[in-house]
Amino acid sequence: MTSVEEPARPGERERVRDAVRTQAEILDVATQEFARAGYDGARVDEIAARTRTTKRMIYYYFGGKEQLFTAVLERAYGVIREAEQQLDVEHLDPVAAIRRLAEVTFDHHEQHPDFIRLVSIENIHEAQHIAASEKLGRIGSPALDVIRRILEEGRRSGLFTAQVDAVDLHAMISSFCFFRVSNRHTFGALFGRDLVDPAQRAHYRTMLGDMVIAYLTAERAAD
Amino acid sequence: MTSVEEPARPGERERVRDAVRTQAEILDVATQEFARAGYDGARVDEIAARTRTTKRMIYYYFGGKEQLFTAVLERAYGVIREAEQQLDVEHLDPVAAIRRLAEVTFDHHEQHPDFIRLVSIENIHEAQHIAASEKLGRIGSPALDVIRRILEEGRRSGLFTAQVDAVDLHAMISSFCFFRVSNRHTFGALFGRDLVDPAQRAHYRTMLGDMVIAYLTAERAAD
DNA sequence: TCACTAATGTACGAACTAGTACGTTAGCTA
DNA sequence: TAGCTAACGTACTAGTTCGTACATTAGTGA
Repeated sequence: MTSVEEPARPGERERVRDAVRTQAEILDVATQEFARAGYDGARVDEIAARTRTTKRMIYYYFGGKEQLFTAVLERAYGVIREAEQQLDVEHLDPVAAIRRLAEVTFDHHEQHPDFIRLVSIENIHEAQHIAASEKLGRIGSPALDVIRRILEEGRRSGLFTAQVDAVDLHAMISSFCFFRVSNRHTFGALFGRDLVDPAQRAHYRTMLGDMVIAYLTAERAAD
Repeated sequence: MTSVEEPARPGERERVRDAVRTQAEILDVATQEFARAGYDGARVDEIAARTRTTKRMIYYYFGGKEQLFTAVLERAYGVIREAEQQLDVEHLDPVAAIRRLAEVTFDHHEQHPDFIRLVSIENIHEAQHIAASEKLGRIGSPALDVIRRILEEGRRSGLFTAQVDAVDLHAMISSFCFFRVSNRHTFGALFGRDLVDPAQRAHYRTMLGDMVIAYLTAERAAD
């Protein structure tokens, strides 16, 4: 997550009052605290205490706990969007492109466990904050357009047999990546296997790619 | 979830004091309340109010909010275990057996959204209640043994090419089933597609089966 | 039927928690 | 440099929430 450390914006000398920096600092700490404890478990006082400013400022800039959480989600999804816009796989052949896309998705989930937790938390609250956000409604995903084009190309060249839709394929890839991180604690406790064990990382990454490619290229019975 | 209605245990006339019934009623309501609001969002007073008994009894029988949540998880996992023990797929050929197992898993997730929510919530708390439970540590899953035997048979008969482990295959199947339910709200809000739309149920159920079978039967490059 | 205890209800308290009223000041601009 | 306002801090409150002290009774076994 983009964090605001001491030398906020180089060139400008550190001012005592800096609206942009204060807001960013609040968002940083709030992201951690909400991800750690959930919406109801998070404490506004605790967020304020871990900031260089006070609780007063949270209400001044964000209005309240609910809106703060919404702002946290907006920024978190913004980071994902940016990463997905860097996606550069369309110079590859369809099979390699999809595998690469799956791997990038896999890596991204692994690198952002806080984001995964925020999304889990938001689902417990039935996405009410996303619904309340102007920025996030039907935001979609840049990755989706990429998938759409690769699927198109793969079907035209006869490599892909499956009649999948881009959104469904995205769901399939995401579900594995997301579950591996989001459910690692219960899964580990019940089955004694750590899905995020670094030693198993390559194994699961390959497994995901194999699964998706096998699905897309399998000869299917007439349906 | 097993709910305790008026004619608790037939044959016995309804007593005013009934320890078994009171505890079961508390667990029923607590399951709903924790699943609805999360651990920190749930209110002990609210649980008590929706019961025929009082808050005093929750502390009398369970000790506290934490232990109540643990008891809720224990019972919820118990229900899953029972269902999995009914699993009867080993008379089928390996391909049909795995597909059937995937379908049963799919159906079970769909039918128990509260359980999915409880598991999501427990993951936010890093499975600390499962860790604290004597009943739940390394409980495993009856389905796992079934998967193990089917995989064995499938490999021996040459139908399955993939070198998967039963636990990993279980993770693969669960991830799709779980994500579809757990993340339906954010996914729906962002992509405008309801993963739990009844009209799409058969579609996703087939998709899961196709995916798993394609993975298990794909001709793999030497690895 | 009597006494004993598991089961239960009432009322309360201490600590917490989101949110705010009120006052102050840094830094920019005219 | 004077004045204005966005940015900020302190101290407080009203309402909530987990947990418990204390009193009571239904049902059971001797």
